[in-house]
Amino acid sequence: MRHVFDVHRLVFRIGELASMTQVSARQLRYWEKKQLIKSREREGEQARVYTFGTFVQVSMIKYYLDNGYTLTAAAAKAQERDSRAKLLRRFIFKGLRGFAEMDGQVAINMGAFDDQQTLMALVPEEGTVTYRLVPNAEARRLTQDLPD
DNA sequence: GTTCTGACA
DNA sequence: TGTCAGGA
Repeated sequence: MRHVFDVHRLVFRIGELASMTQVSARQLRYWEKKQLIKSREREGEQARVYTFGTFVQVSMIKYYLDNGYTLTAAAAKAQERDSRAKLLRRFIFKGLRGFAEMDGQVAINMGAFDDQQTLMALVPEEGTVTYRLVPNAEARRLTQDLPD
């Protein structure tokens, strides 16, 4: 059933994307010419192919457009939001992968604090979460990656 | 049937 | 941005 959740398999043609997002095919082509979005060409085809990521991007631009932003501003807003989402995703991903045990408690490796130290979050079964800075080498030693 | 580029009564 | 032409 994993294949059902593989977003890489979710690709669309311009007509599909247009009806999904309420953005006209004319607009999609125009936005692409203005470098606001991208489409990848299908081998041997001349028809555009859009990824799921582009669907999300177009949806965000459409949203800001409907809320009064100009096309350029809407695209900038969407890009900004996408950047923050990627940061958050990276943070969560690293957090989920970096479990460790410290003082008998579960700790989450929250990534490098600076050049030498790593921020660890100690999460007790109950009560307040506390934080501790440990040398990078120790953090690496304590942290065990979870299987994919 | 769908998509593509270019053009504008 | 819509829409139509003329091809693919």
